[in-house]
Amino acid sequence: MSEENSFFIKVYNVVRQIPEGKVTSYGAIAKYLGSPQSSRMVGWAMNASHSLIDVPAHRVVNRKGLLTGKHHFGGAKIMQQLLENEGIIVIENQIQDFEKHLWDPIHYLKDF
DNA sequence: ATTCTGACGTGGG
DNA sequence: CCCCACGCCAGAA
Repeated sequence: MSEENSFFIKVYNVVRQIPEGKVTSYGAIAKYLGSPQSSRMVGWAMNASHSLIDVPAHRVVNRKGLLTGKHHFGGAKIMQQLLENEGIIVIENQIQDFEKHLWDPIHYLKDF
């Protein structure tokens, strides 16, 4: 299995499509990739995406809109700052109007 | 080889 | 709405 076809690479390619000011969830990505029960693997993939500067990992949160991965950004406030830079309001790790900012790949990337 | 641990999600109570 | 138990599966110890 080549690197290009690995699950991790597929995750990165989806994350790269998330527009500025939008967010999605680990589960939504897993479901879109055909493995609805592998949401934890999406989180694992993001953990390994640290060196990939073109993968906006801060736009991926859990299903409630909580910034569960903020501790992996070097600083506890980095993830929130990146999101607020894009116009997203975060209070106590919770994205406000989460559904309004939600970008579900299964809906926007049908042919991807 | 075996066990444990998650940047998760779902279902039941 | 909250809390808990379980399924998931790649890596690390």
